[in-house]
Amino acid sequence: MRKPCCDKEGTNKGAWSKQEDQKLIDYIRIHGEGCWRSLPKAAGLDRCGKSCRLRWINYLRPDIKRGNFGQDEEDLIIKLHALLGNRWSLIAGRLPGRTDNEVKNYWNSHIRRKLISMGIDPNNHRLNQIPPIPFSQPKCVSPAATSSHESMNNNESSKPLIKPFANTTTADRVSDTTSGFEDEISGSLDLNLDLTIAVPSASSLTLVQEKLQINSKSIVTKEVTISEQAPTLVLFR
DNA sequence: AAATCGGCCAACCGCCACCAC
DNA sequence: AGTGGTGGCGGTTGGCCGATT
Repeated sequence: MRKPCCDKEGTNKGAWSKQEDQKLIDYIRIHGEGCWRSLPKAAGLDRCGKSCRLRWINYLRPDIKRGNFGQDEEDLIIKLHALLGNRWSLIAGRLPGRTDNEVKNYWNSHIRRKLISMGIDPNNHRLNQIPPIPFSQPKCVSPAATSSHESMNNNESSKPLIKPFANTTTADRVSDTTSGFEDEISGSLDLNLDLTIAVPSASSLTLVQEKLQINSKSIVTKEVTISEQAPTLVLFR
């Protein structure tokens, strides 16, 4: 049987009080982010270490940028999600001052719905094939159908525009079928992503080219070729 | 004015990777 | 090589609040 991450007996749960916040801030200000497990006791908090870490990272850290996401941030999230899937921490890492939790929430509450209303399956960033409901979204050349987000299962012929890592279960989180490519992403500290999608020309092929500059050293180029009459989608500038 | 609904978001839960021993 | 502890991550939940009926 799995041991709980910490002794939950006698620890507070739920919303943090101002006093608790202040204790955590004061402690980290003095001692820095050390061992989360021992931090609560040392800081005089009746909280699980994980809870402290989460509170600090998602809310109390001084460099957190709060408030609405800008259009550029939204665009970037969409780009990165197409490339990385639900790797919220990686995506958040490219958005200064944003946390993975914030990005995840924003995706689920805003972007996801927006893409769906544009007829784009948020799981694989493909257009659905039902006629569009007009939506004023300048990033999309050809707005398309509205369909439920379950559409990821509804069309076998619909190959992903970009092989996403989204829609993965916890179990296959580690075993995505994208060779070592993804590992290079995760392992990189200074990852410079430059994603371009070439709009199909006369041919019915869509070329997706991803360039990854890792630590300013190696460049990995990955090309994905998608065929057939997949509707043209330009999500990215 | 009250009840209901739906969206947002902070926080929790469980799993996994990594590291030290 | 195996094991246990810890941190980190993504999915999910639940409470709050504004909008709608």
